[in-house]
Amino acid sequence: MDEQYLPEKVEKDAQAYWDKHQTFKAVEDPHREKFYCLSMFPYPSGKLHMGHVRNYTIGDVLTRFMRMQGRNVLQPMGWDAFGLPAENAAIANNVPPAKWTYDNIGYMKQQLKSLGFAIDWGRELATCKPDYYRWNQWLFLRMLEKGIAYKKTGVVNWDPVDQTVLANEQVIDGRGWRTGAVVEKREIPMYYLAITKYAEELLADLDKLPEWPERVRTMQANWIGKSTGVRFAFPYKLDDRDERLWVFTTRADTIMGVTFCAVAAEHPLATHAARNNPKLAAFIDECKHGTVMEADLATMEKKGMPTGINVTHPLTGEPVPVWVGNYVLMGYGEGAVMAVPAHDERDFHFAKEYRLPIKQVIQVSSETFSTDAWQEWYADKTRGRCVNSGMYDGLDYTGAVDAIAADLKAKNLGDKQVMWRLRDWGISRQRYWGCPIPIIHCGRCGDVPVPDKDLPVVLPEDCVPDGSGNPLNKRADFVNCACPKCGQPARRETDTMDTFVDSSWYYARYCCADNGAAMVDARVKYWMPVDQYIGGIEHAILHLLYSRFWWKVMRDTGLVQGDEPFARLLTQGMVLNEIFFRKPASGRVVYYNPADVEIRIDDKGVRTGAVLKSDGQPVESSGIGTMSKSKNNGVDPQSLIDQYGADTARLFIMFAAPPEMSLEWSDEGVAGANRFLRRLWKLVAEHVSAGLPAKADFSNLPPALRNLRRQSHQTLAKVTDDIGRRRTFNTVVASVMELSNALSRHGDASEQAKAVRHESLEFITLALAPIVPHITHALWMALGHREAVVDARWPQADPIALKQDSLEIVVQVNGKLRGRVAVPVDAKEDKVREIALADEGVARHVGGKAVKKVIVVPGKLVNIVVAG
RNA sequence: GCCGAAGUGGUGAAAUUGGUAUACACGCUACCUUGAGGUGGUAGUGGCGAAAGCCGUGUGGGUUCGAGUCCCACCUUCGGCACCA
Repeated sequence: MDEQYLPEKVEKDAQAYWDKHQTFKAVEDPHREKFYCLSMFPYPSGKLHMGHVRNYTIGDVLTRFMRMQGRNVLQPMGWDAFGLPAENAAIANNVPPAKWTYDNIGYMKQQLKSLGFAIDWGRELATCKPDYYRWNQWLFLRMLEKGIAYKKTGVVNWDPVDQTVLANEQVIDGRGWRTGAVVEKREIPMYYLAITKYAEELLADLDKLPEWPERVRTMQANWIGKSTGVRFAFPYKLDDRDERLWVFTTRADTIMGVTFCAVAAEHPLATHAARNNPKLAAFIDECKHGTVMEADLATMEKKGMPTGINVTHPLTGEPVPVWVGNYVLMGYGEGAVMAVPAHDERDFHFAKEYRLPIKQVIQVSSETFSTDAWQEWYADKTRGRCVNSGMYDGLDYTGAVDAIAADLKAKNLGDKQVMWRLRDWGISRQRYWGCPIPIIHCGRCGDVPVPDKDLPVVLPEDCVPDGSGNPLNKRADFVNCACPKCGQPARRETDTMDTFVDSSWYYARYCCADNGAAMVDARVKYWMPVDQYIGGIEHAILHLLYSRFWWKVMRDTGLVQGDEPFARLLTQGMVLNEIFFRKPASGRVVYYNPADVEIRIDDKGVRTGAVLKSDGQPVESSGIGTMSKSKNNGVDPQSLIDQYGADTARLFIMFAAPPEMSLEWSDEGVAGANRFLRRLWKLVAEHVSAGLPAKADFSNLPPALRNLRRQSHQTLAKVTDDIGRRRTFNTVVASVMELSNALSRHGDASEQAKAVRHESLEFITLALAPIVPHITHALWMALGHREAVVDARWPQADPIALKQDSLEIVVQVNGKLRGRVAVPVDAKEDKVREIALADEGVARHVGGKAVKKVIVVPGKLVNIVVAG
């Protein structure tokens, strides 16, 4: 064994061993319990970032741990390879997205290998390859047959200068990122997937996911947003025709307080009213400015304009004016709302702004209503009763909703209805670098699905986008085709699919990535569901919801079994770093990488300032943020691996924070992690050089060695629980460090001590094996083993070693810590109380006062409550 | 705006079921060691106080023998909001 820890050599050796023995090749074996550990696959953006390293290290630790527990593990890897950044790179560098993507994959794959992840590379896939995305197309066609996929218009961001559709990300402060033109909303035809047909099941099945974080289930439930309300109509006449303005409300109890209605700018009623009203037409036009982003719509100034059209209140028969409101969404509900200013905060402010009447119809006793200012209770449906509502006066929320719904139903003007916040999934993208939608447009036959035998519709890989629309439109060889039905010349659809489609089923494809004849096969039944899925919290809603939906569609198509694809979910936190900048008197803010900044501290270690290393002048800090190019605060994992090795990188990331929390970067922390590995190496090297112990006999240990051995086994028990159940890897590292510190302090050179130390070092090596697999590979061999640590079994703590004779109990007086006493492990409550009260320090604090109560918590503490 | 989290020493954090607040690590201080280049080691390190002791987990209330943990209100920061992935 080398005296010094040489990470480069150690890591090369271990990786060569795994390669040679094909250690991570996963083979289906019905006789063994499987463990499918999946990390979210990376987008091949160029090089790995720290978030990737964190994600895949967490997955790797669990994979290796489960492997040592005897499970048949699968940890695959692939590439989420379609997407916008490839097109941006194409525009910037004039390279085809395909070449850029494949180059990045090559580089990042080599980086992943250098980190020593236990990946079965035989199952690698890339979503931009036809053998993958043909099955997107194939299942899309099945969805068309089932009526789950359908076509309708949708609203997109439109750049009027580039004449192109913009992603939300490409809109900056309401303007196109390249042209600076004010973005407009535009309606275009698109394909949708009817995820709302699965809304009920997607909501209910959250209960089948007890191993998902509570917050993710809550967010999904709120996103799906089931609400029961009343859908009803305001009748009106239009050119002597009888029409109805339909609305939906969850507050039908306030229907008698309706003083106006508001419709979206795109609503047919608005369009009709604008025909002879230039001012209204101009307003509707103005509403088209801006983006389709929900956050923008929710925070913008609420504006409106009357249409001049009145509708009739369905219960009172009174005329109700209709307004156009820029805050009403055409895509949600009916594109029209009833407005009750007295009991809806947004309506209240709108009515004040435009001097519309406010009519109170709910009263909470003991409160006073005033139109001067909004008060919380106006919208409180739990405490209010109806007033000024005729026959509904005195009813509470449910009573009023029931009565009003019944009356509307009797008039054939409405009824109760379940409403979802969830909207159908628009998958059409007017972009090149994605999976082609398999449709052919024929002048005679309309939209014709591409027959299965013609799949895949292959995307040409040599296009170079220039930012002005989809280059596929200019590719005659792609666009021009024959109609599959009538054989006449036709046009191929050039829209591609949302990349969320690609990532909605890749987990299933890993099970059978080599199958060229079918989307999935029997191997999926063995591996699925994923036992542990790991990825960023930012995917808590969209990706996970789409995947759950897609899986259910596959199930209903007879392709797979089971209701949910991911049994257990771990959402990792973000990786953060400090942000340094200078703001010159004129010009733009300049950001400096933390590696180029020196922190100044005083002699207590408290920070006094920061200067740039190159010029010694101060820089400002704007706190901590996620690592990003724009803030120039990224740390390149490669430099870390080059400097310290993969194990140090892995150890620091696992140690710095629990996986679900955000992780703050620290160069000193990395150095500390490396220091620990060097100390551990030295500890083992010294132990080994003294000669390995003979067969261990632990039956007659002196107390000091018994205590040390107990600590070893306690550590093992804790570490097993921390990885296996709690998934808190930071505390795993901490307790192993504690044990290693205890070993260093023990100078005993006896044969017995050697044996205890040997056992402890084996535990430490095994416990760390999932986290730092390379160094432990070397240490395990040095400790005298023939088999590799990766194939070793996870040990079990020995109950005899764990046994203790006495316990330390904390004694409190009035809740304050006043003493510690030792009690026998089997002492009864009375005995514990007696020992506690007899303690000298405790007696001093009781000070002869009357003892009112004594609380004994077995094995923990005694609290003596005294008077005064 | 809406939905979901987080906030504990100088710093990252620990405290698992309401029961010893600050484990482990970083930083800092002192001393020792080594011929300076990611040295190694020993001791100390929440605040105030001479001490006894008191105070202390974002802020303000509350429940409890006992609250970092539970309840109410608020502040700040972060994630998501349907075309970034």
